[in-house]
Amino acid sequence: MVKNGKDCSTEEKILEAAKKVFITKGMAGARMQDIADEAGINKALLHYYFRSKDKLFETIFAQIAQRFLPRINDIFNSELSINEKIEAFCKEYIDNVLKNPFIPLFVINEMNKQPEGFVKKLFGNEKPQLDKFITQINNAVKKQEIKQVHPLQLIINTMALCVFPFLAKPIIQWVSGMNQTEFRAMLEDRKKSVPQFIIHSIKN
Amino acid sequence: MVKNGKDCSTEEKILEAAKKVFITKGMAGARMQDIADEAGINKALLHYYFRSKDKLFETIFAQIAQRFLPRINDIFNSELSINEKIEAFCKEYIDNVLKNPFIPLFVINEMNKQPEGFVKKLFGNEKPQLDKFITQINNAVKKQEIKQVHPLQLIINTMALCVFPFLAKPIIQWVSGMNQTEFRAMLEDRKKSVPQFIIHSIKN
DNA sequence: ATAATGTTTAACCATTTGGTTAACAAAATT
DNA sequence: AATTTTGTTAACCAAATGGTTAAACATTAT
Repeated sequence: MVKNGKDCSTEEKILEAAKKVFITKGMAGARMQDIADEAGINKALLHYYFRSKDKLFETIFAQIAQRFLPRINDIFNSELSINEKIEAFCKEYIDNVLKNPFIPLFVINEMNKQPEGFVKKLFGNEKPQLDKFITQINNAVKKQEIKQVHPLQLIINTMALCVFPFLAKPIIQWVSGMNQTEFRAMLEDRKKSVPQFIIHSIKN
Repeated sequence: MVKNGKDCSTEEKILEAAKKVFITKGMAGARMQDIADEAGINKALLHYYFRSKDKLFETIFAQIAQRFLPRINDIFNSELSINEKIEAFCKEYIDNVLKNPFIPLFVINEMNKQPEGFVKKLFGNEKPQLDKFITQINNAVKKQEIKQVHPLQLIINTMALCVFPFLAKPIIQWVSGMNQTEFRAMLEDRKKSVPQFIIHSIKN
């Protein structure tokens, strides 16, 4: 069968549709029929390409995990300075999530529903390598280059500041009255303002 | 009927059970049977006390909203200084959520599923009153008491730092290897460390 | 005692939902 | 051109699920 150019293969259409529906309604709330409709195909085709709802879900999830995590790991393992790492992380993270804004909610959700299974699936049984970054921070603290700060707390804070706007988008938009474009602009801005915020708070 | 002391009325048992199940499985994933089992009663009793799944959900949600929001509003409308407000907010917020750790996920979730309806239900059609706090910040910026900072961004950052650990608990625990007690201690600590973090980052 | 009211249960029902089947269409292979 | 393989669909099925009903049980009022 000749693939029709761009949004070609049924498989891709399904994956795109499934992503959309899964994030909108959650894994449990998503209906195979919804996904089929969204993809503009018959429901049985879903089962032809991906045997079950769970398989479909897993496929999408695997894609996400493999796309996101290595680049983050690379940054923390690089030879950059603390400040540079924070800047690189925020840029990389926000950039990536801007392309797939549904991921944070998706991950947080499944994470909380299947704590053991999902976390292991996400990280493939080996934890993210933060050792280098952690010792880097501890050293900087000793040398009094930065304030006394627990490395893990710094990492949590950095993550928090990057992810939260994506999770809380509806509230933020409603409270602030931002439209889509303005909201996106704000996120763009945060690629720079968040690292600044963090760096200010730890610098001596 | 004489209520049997503490975990008495069936109604309360249902509400407790429903909270637990709703947060664990999400609104869509929660099964009435699960809730009934968790409460140790018959499924039909759920419908006797709360007519439908939606009603039950709404009841729980209303409880939460009414308990949380006013106190936050009070803080931002008070005569405290910026730093004091940030400190008060973080303490109040983390304290409250420590009592009901499931709320953030719950809110974020429903928020994203029913953007219009839920946000309005949560805030009862009137946005939180941030005006006073915002002008307070703008004034401080003018007087160069604090760094140039967009008030909304500051609020978002504060929220982010308070909520995120609750949302990401499973990952954090897994990555850091903290047990329940240690995790709770960390949250206790953040009641003080988060305000410090924020205040450091904005002070001139 | 008994009626009336409130609480709880088992059995049941209609609908929804993930998944299957068999038939049909379109490519690819021979 | 014939046939095998791949892609697609409509109709169907069994299980799960939210919700109902009628009857049993308990509690209080008469």
